Amino acid sequence: MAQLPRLKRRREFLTVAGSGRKAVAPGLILQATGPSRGPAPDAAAPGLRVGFTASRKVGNAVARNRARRRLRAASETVLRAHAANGHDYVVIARAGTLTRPYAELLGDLAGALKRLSLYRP
RNA sequence: CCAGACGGCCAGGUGGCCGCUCUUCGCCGGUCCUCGGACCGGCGCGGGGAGGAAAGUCCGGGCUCCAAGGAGAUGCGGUGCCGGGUAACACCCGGCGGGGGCGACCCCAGGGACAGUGCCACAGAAAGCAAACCGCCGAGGUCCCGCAAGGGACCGGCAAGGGUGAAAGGGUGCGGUAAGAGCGCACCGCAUGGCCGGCAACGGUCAUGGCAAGGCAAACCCCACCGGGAGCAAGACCAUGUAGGGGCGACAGAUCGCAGCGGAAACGUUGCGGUCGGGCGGAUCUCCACGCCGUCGUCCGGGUAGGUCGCGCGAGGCGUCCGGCAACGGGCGUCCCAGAGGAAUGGCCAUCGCCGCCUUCGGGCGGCACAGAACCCGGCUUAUCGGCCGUCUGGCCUU
Repeated sequence: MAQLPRLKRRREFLTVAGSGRKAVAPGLILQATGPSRGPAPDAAAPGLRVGFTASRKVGNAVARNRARRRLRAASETVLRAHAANGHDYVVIARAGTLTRPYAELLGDLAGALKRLSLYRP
């Protein structure tokens, strides 16, 4: 099974951030596009897409890379299984992303989905 | 054994589950097709996949474009003991000189101050030409006192001692002197000349001089040598889109030939062609060579950042032999060893190792540096837990 499709353009990240749906957890921040966003831009592939952000607040380049990799690994398991289709997601790293135990990081992501009412059991 | 100096190396190990990226080969599907294949996508087996600094972007190159090549001058920037290494360097190696350490060793922006200009703050009497604040002297001259010995004042002599300073016109010692002074002498330093050693920087030695010549060139400067600019968002191709622009201003010369027209002719005018010019093009100028052509200046308008290549066989790694004190060079053998593009090189678990804390001595908890390739090499600089190996120095103990 191929990797989840990724957001790649700065414009796409800004669209997700501008839709205003956000959930904060100790290990991460989750943003998602709204449900009433009209028809999907690519109707042939209406699945979910995901992007990752690690700002300089997380640390130097090594720390940012490691945070992004942990979030990517967590998203592959949680979002693939439980995230609602037809939305774009952006996962933002925080200072706690590096020190949070991995099991709790998975829980943070699942809890954030539930709070945005995008959890798919 | 302790303390230390120098050089080299490693950068936590192993196993399991799940992934990413590039790729040899095989299979499947699609497109093109000169039916041999090429390209695209998917799957499978196998292989590769961050660093010693990948960092800072401080030097030196390769490569690419700028049409861009030569000579000279000017300007700007850089380098600066000598010899060697190298593609090259501001790097490296070996020397020299100076300084530090008992020593192994370490450090040094190390050309020129009689080519010129300039500066030397504060303090101090005086800062580059000599000068005399506190002082020292009373030999010489004049005067005074005294019978005399002698004493005193002034003219004056001195720069040893004190004091200021980063620096005060060699240092130490002896002689000398009224006190002093290279005034004389010895040693050291310095300068000049000769000889010897060395490729050289430089060193040694002898003679002479008798101290004059201060420092700053990371002040301008002088001398020698080196250097065109911009950078992989370089640049090339494909696709798509837009445009092969528009406005305003200035200038479009001279001469010759031919032809047409006007003219009696001189000549005027139009066209074509030639020559000389003109303008633009490197940091500037001159000359040569070359390219472009209505030129120059200014303002306005419009569009794009998708894909492929560049993009890794290289001043390459490892081993070995030879030359060299060494940096390094040469021969032979062997290996192919990251190539992303919101950006792969990982996520999680277990266990071992090391460190710290706690402990009921079973163990438990936490941590494991600095740090992430982006066109590629050679250096420099900076950051860095811990450990290993080798050579050497100074001590202590034992024999």
